[in-house]
Amino acid sequence: MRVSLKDVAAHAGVSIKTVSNVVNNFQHVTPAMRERVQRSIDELGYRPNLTARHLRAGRTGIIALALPELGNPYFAELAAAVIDTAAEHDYTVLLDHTGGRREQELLVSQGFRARVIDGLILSPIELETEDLRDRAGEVPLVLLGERDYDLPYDHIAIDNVAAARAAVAHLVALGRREVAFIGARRGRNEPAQLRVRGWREELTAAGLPVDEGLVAATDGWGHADGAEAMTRILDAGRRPDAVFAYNDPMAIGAMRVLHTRGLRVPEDIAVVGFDDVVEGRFGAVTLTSVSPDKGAIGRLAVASVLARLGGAAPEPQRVRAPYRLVERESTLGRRAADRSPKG
Amino acid sequence: MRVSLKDVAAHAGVSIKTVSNVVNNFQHVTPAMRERVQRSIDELGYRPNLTARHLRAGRTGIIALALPELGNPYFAELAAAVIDTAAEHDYTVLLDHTGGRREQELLVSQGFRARVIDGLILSPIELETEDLRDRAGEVPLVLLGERDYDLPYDHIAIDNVAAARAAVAHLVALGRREVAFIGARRGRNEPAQLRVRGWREELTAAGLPVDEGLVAATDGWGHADGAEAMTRILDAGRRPDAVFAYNDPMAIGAMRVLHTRGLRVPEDIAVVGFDDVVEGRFGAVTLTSVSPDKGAIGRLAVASVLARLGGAAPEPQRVRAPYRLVERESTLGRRAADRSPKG
DNA sequence: CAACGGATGTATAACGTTGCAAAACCAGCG
DNA sequence: CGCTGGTTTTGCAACGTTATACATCCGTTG
Repeated sequence: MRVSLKDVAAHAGVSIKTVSNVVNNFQHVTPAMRERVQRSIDELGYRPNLTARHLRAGRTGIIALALPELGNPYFAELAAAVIDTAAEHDYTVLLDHTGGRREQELLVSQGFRARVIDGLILSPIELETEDLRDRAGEVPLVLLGERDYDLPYDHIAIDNVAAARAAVAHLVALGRREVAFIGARRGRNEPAQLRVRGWREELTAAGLPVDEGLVAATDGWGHADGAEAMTRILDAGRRPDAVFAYNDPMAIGAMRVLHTRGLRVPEDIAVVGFDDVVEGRFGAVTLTSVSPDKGAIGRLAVASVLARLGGAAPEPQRVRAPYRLVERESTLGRRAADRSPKG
Repeated sequence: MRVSLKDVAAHAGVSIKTVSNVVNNFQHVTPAMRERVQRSIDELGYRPNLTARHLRAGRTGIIALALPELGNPYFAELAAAVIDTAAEHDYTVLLDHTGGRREQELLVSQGFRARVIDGLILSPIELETEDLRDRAGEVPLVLLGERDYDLPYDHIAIDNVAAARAAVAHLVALGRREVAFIGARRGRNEPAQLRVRGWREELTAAGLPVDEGLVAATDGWGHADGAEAMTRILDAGRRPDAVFAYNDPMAIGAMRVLHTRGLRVPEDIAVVGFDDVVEGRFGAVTLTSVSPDKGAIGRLAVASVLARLGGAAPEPQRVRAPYRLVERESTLGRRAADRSPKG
């Protein structure tokens, strides 16, 4: 059985509270007493019971981070940033994995899965506005990612429309005229459309036709989905001279297909991805990508949760995280301006 | 303030225990009473306080999974398997991130970081045997991965020596004679050497010289480390005809360097990785890799922790998880036998 | 030397839940 | 109508911790 304050107190011949005082480094404990109690603590191997402490104090020191895919290195890198930042504030992160399924996201947002937490950072895919409306009595929530909700929660994301426009503008500046978009979400009324919108807006601004036949919807966001979408476009007889993918894995999947079809990147088709995952820097053709500042997003998310932890309720805000466009071999050619937003 | 059993009891005009009985679906509650209490529960929006429940029950329903790198998709995929299996048993997984640093691993193994857990699954990198010897009063521990300890804990891993031998044997069967090893761990007395040992044993068995100059040590296990190691080998004037890398990211990093140096894979140099991450299937040259059954490992790990949860202490065991060698373009050539172990 | 007051240690009551044992209730039966 | 035996409901204690209020100690001071 585990050692409790009571055991230590009995062993040291003092009251429970005195042991507690030593454990918590309270003032008004004589050095002699402190040492005596500490000796018992060490001897018995006492360790505080967090559950009990939480019951008393009303907090656990755990915040949950719910992500759609751990397999996507973007989320893995983001998670690492969140975990490290939280650790600096003596918080532990409980990572949850929704698979981007609405049911799972719902469970998480309502606290049914991760049940012993002080706050929640959620990156939703499928969740609708009304799903989040009624979470009375729940812990503070911070939202991440492309989905846009009209709800009183902090939301941390880069400006997806602007970032997508920067990517397309870069392709246009290279002289590309037919830019495909890979990775529109299939089967949603209001899918994660900000990047498609950016694509559309920038093409329009450049005076180029917006060809919806060059938008390929997919079910998922992995390599295979990108490959499948690229295959579909090519098999439809289309030969765009550039591809903008929803994320890097999809871009890499698309490049694989282009390679097997004998199309050269960037000579025949330029490719831009999104997220700047490390994998994109080590292919045979390195990948140009929109690079959100994952460290900043992680730090902002943790700060945001912590800010409303003590019952404090600051005004909800949309935070725009920094990003930049990193140019690599997949769009090599005439130099285009690097579009960086203000930090 | 949150609604407690007491509030519901007062509202419904019954005792606290009766409300508890309704909440827990106990028998011996009349339908009328059940409905009346349920009405109060709904009206007040009562939700059980898990912390209190845990304090009472002595368990939290959380198991921790501590991994060295979330950014490596191998671990991400493994984590997904663990999370899903745990969820089936009504357990939540708290993911921890050690970065492969001894200090962090020590904290985790001694329960200082994730302190509200019922059990721990740990994939250690730096931890030594003696570090794990004294964890009296700690929660059940299951070890994963290549490190081998002589300790009374369950250990779940594939047979790393045999798997490495299979990889090297495959290269030898292709007629390769100079097989480099990339990713021996730098700066450790007894590093994760099982794969190096397999490499050594198989070369010896094949009657080939074991050239330690073809073993490249690295600090980490990422793309960049693989690239750096490959560069080092080439810059030393060596021209092996095959490379066996500690894991897939390193193999891919190495292939990038080979590509930039104008060396063709597999014609000039064949490459085999380890872990079979999805990324390896979508490069310009797809990657042959040792493919551990991540789903099985995850399931075995969870089962192992759960088995010793109730205080039960089954005999500690080494569990060999299944794996196979998946051949792809990076070793295309003369066909070699597929070495699969018994499942 | 009695009274005072700051420093130090202690007893008790929570936090919200559930297991246990006992109490209250309700037929049915002699 | 009281007793029996079963069902339903209740009261209390306990899980391990900390906040609060109180008790004790001891050196100073008038």
